Amino acid sequence: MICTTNDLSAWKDFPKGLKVLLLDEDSNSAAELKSKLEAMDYIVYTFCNENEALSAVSSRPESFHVAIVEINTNKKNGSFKFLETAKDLPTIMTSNIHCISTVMKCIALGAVEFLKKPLSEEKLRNIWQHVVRKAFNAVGTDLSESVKPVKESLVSMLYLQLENGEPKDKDLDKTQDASVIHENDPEPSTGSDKYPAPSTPQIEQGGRLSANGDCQDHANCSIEKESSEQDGESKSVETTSDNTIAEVTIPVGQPQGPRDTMVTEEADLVDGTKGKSTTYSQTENGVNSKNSQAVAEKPSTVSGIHSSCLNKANRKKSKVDWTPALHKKFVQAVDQLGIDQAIPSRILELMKIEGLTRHNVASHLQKYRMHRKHILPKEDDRRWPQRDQTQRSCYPHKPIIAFPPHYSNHVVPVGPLYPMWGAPPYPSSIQMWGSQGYPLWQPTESWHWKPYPGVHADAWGCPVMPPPHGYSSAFTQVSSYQNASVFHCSGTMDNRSGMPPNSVEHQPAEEVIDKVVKEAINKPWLPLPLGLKPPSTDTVLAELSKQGISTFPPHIYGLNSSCHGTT
DNA sequence: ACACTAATAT
DNA sequence: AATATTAGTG
Repeated sequence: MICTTNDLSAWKDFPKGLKVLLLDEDSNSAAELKSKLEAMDYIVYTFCNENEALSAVSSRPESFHVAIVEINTNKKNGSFKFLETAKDLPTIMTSNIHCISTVMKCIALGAVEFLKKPLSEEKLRNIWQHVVRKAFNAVGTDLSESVKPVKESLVSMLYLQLENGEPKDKDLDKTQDASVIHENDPEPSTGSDKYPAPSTPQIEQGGRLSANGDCQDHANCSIEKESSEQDGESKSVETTSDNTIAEVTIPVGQPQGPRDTMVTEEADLVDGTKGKSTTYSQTENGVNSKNSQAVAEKPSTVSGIHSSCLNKANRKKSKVDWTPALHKKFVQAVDQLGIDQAIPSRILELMKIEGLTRHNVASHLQKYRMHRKHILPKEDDRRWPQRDQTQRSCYPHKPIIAFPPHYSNHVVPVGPLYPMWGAPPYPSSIQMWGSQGYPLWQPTESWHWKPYPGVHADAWGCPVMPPPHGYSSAFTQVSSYQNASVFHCSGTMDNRSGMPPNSVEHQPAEEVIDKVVKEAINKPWLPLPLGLKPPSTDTVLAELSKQGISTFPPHIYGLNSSCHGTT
């Protein structure tokens, strides 16, 4: 039975009542399976040979939503026959045998999934998704536009009713739907029930994003390689921020993982207009990216459906989504290079994001600089010396106060910064600093670009002025230095900017700060320069940890009694 | 060829 | 609003 989205949206306790055709010639195994399925409130019709099953399907197709077919060495052909014949029915194969060629063949013949026995409840529980998928696919191809809202509402239902099916415009027409849905969908798609069976392994890969657990840190970003106007092939990549590249194509059937990927794509519509669809967005643990945040409180369970059902594949042009994680990478790259050397191409290299283009980076850099230029001087516009001329991009920025995106109270020593919070908003930043991830409490929408009201720092500028080697995160301590007479301490101070070396109340040149801070960080055993008070160890450790340094030389701990041993 | 900025387009 | 793109400049 071809389930339509209408059916689904009207389906009360979906997926309860899902009608499952079970074809298994081994009555024991069939019975066992049946009871498991029934435990989930599925309705099971058991058959022990394909002919019976097929005749049932043809005579009363409405009686089955999905089929589970056991395939074994003896009766492969029967199973294949079923597959070939019952193309309208999403069919899941299951078997003890697991040789790739058999799996392949099943998939090629239109099976929606191949599950290895034994079939756990977990494996069985979600078989309904194939029904849903099929319904969606059908929407794209052969249903009228009026279906759109239905689809929406269905989606919303699936999303844990978070989003109410406000009909999103009709301009997303079938063409788009269709194209969005197929492409590298491993499943046979196409509403009209013809399963264009994937015949090659390549085809089978790819639609699912996934992998999980591994990403302890950043989000990934799918990016498309820019290409000439409308056709150039584009490449979609998914990368982890740990400088590792994860392939986008992942074997079928894996569950979604806590990644964070987003791509915005545009699809050409029939009428020539363009429609935009935000592709997928997964969250990394707890860190919500826009979409997922909008989707549900429980992104972990829902986002998968969300993303994979709605839109995958079909890429054309895409925008880079500068997720916090990606941005962080960017910032770190800028850091590492030093502000002076931070030019698009180098940043690009450092970021190691496959598919990211220099243009992307340049664009982002432009924005980044603008941001700094505009935000920073605001609160502290004292004559910021144009730094040395070798570099034209000497945008005025306040080098020293660079806030990590967490607005840690540690970092903000100045003035009445939290008008709305009498006290620092967050108890201790250690925990979140400890993990590379972004804290849950972070207002994801805004952290990125906008500082909290009252906070005069630049959210953008996570670590901004890193020492060329060593860690980039001097900022934590720096802020406490900023009013101190730091500069004279650095023998190598850069005076080209015209900054009086001893000017106590003025900000030092960036290099100076760098040096001093680096010095302080790298040689904690040395006395701090005059006027410096030691940063709290907490801050230091937290920051180091944030930077991925989890082991510290013992002496660090001795530095400051306030160490809580957070590592 | 690249980087930068500003303006503009999507 | 965030990015991309483009144009002009160095």
